[in-house]
Amino acid sequence: MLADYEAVMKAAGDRTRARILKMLQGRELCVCQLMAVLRMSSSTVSKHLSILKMTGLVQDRRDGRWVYYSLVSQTVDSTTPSGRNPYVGTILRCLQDWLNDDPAIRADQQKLEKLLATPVEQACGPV
Amino acid sequence: MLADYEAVMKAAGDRTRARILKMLQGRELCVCQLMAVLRMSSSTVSKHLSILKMTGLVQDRRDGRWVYYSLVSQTVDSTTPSGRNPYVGTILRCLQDWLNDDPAIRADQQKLEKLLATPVEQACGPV
DNA sequence: AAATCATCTCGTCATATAACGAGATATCTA
DNA sequence: TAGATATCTCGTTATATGACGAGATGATTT
Repeated sequence: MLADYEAVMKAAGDRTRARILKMLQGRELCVCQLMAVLRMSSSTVSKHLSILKMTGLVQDRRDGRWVYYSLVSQTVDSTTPSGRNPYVGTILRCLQDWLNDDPAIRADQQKLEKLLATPVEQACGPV
Repeated sequence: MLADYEAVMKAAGDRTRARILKMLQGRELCVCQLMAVLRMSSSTVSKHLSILKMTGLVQDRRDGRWVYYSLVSQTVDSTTPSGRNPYVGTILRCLQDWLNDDPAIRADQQKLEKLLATPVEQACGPV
């Protein structure tokens, strides 16, 4: 449906959300970790994540006080939930290859690696 | 680059521009033909086309008083012009498969076929 | 050259979107 | 239970976007 298509393209087409999707490749992250790298307020990051979630690009899971976000699982047969957005899989697969040598994305990855060197309990305060 | 990515996703992610891109599959069309199917003003259609062109998704060619738009040629080696947007090809290829059974897109195709039955000289007035 | 036609550009308006802070909610810790 | 922490929701503000009409531009026809 056009509406599904539009939703995915707009959700993934925003600069900040693209950065989030790239950071989520291969790992799950909590909101505070994303905040630290993006240097944006919790409300802003939360809003972006809710858009990505509503579109079906990411999923979340609560662990104590943290909510972890991850890319939606890419099952080969698209028979996952009943009404999965049919464009999600393709776009996520594209993003795997895309933007890997973009300077901003690279910078995010670097910050992220540093951040991931320490456990969440400590990491979620300073950079 | 993130900017190129964003540009393509936003250009292709708009409902009206998606309709245009789907109509351009396999044929070139002039602005007035698109106007007739979309039922939108010339200024609106022209603006959408200029966005698609700037992004590199479509190209134009003037023939007399008509300007014909077509999807940018999908050369396999992406060595076409120097600075081609690297995301254009993939998205256009995706769109080939996507939206084919969307009701709005189908309706556009039907209107278009009727329109194409008559030459441009006549067709560009009524529906 | 004047009239006509197709398209583009510009300014305007209404709506959508992104960012934020303040406050609500949920969970853990003391 | 009280306090601290992480996240979410809501309202506000600034900017971006889509649609339009009016007028400019470029080409054809008379």
